[in-house]
Amino acid sequence: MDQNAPDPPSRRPTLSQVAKAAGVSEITASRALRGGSAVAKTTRQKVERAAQALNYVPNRLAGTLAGGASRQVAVILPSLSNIVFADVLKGLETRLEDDGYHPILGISHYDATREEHLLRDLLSWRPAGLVLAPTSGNAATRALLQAAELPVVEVMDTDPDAADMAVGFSHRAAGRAMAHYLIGRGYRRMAYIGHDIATDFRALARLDGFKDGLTDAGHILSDTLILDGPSSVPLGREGLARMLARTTPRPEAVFFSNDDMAVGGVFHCQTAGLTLPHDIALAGFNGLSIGQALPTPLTTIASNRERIGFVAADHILRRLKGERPSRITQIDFRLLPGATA
Amino acid sequence: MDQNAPDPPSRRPTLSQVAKAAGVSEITASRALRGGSAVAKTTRQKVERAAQALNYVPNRLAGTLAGGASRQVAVILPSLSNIVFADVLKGLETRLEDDGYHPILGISHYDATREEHLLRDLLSWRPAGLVLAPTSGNAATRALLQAAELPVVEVMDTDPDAADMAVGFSHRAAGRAMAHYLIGRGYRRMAYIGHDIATDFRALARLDGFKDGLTDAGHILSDTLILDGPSSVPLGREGLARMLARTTPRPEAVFFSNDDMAVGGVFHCQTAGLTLPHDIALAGFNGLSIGQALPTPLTTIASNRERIGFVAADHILRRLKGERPSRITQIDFRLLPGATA
DNA sequence: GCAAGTAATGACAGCGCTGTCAATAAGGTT
DNA sequence: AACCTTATTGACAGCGCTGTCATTACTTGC
Repeated sequence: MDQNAPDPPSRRPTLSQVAKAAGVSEITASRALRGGSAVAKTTRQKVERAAQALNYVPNRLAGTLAGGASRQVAVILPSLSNIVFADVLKGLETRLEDDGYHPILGISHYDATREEHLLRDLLSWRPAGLVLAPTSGNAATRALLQAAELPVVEVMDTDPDAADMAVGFSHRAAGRAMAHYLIGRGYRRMAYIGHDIATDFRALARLDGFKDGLTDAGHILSDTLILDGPSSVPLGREGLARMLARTTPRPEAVFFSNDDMAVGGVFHCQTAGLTLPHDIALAGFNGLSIGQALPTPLTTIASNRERIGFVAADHILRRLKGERPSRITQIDFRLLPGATA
Repeated sequence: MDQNAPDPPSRRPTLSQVAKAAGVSEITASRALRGGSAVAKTTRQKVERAAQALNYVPNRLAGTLAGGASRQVAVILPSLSNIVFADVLKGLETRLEDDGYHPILGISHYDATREEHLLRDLLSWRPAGLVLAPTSGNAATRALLQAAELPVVEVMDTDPDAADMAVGFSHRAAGRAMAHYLIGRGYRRMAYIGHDIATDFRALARLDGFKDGLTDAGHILSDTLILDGPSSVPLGREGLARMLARTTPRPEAVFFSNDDMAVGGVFHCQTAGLTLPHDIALAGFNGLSIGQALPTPLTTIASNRERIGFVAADHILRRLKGERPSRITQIDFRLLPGATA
């Protein structure tokens, strides 16, 4: 260590320095800068001026440790490659920011082990709440959540076994709704094309619901193709190409695991000279703007991701104010009849 | 529990409790659980068992306050509606997580005031570093950055005036590259269609570069249409429709502010029966997979967003280890000649 | 003028953890 | 046996802030 370093390398000004500069005690400075409680107007101004002059930035680590509430909310999402979770995050951030809260982010990559690790890690920051789109029914994660003693919202689904609160919709019901719609349109020989389903259990729930819906009407899924890797437009395009190449007669309608995949399917049809929905009908899931801007707007189900995030954040915040928002909150999906099915 | 115990309602176990349970001092427990320094193997195991039994979760607020480094990195992005920034965030998170760091997120919505406010707010958490995609040359923000005394990376651009480090590419050069490419392909009467440019100054820089490129070759931009609101596929579609409706003869080539907008343009052409690139040529920016999966792959410029985020995080981390990564880091863009121009 | 009440301010302790330095135990050397 | 290392552990202080309760200043009523 350098002996004669007189200047502690310009540490950040502390509240105590602000107080000294303003000629008041530390605690008075604290009250002047924070809460509205019992500080004379002139005192407050003195303190504020001092803080400004020193370019004081409060240290919330200390503040939170000393007793305040954290104002950080842990957020764990499975992915950011898909705009879907970015939308959720956007909704979350928007609501949190209103109240001066911030998300601390973790991405689980659809991996339960990673999710659990993230959870521990994020919890160590003592966040005021936790929002997560669970990756699976991981028991260890569940236990941690139960023990965590903080408001928790599980988003994107409405699992009745949610540890605390849930905001989303039933993917099973969504899949079923699409089946009913397509049946109502007269399609019979129906197929499904999906992405790596082992990890995305919500997509799997939609598939199950879709099958249920077909079964309700006495039909069955004529073909299923699951491709490796995360969903994407190219993957959907490849999927439809492969399915049509291997199966005769071709299915009358294809339900894709989501809009990205379905748009890929539409592109394949454009390339292959297939007319939608005459030659083949396609449907997606999510209601992304890209699908709606197609020359033939995509038949799909609109999920209100941003709202899910917003409401989830709102639930956390309300819980922190002592209110008791409902345990399970449905954010309705809506079938968008397009021109592709 | 004992009746008149001072036991507060099940507080989280602290290190001190773990230490007591393990029969060692607090500091020894700390060392056993954290760093590798000088703890006997048996002691470590005792402590680990005690921690496990109590379900101990460390409190990093206390740890950081007491002297550790924060392991949180503040991240400020202008938007999450566009996949572009979600990609950057993904790259950031991926690299940070490797070292046990987490992003605290703020979204500026392209608003300089909000950006400054966020900056103060996030700084109050005493993050170990800061990554931001600046919204403008806000002076107050700049001053805060200069004074912040922590590693700062400005991403998405290579501003030579960056407060500390910058990781990205020159949007001006990208725009110019596209101009040169289109000129080389023989197009002369060229137009530009963009989204709300007042806020997105990087898109503006691309436009400027595009103009420069035209000027280099003795040409000028024949038409410019700027639409209100954030970029999107529908907006691009609307933009091209409006431009073609109002201008005769139609431009030979149109450069869009980004791929979302350009894909909208492609969709308009499909609807209007215009053949690409024979009737009109279109080009975008970003190299999104959606554009590449089109029946006519979009001519565009690939920007490596995820890598930008990754490298930015890496720079922060390396700085924290005492290394000195280069001030300005170019992440090359690459022109993707598609079938639309 | 004095008791009683309210407003404003401060002293003190402590949140949970880690850095520093000292103390002790264990092992090796001559 | 006296001395020196090295390995392991602990005591203490304090990071920057806020909750609690005590103190002081200032009004007001009679």
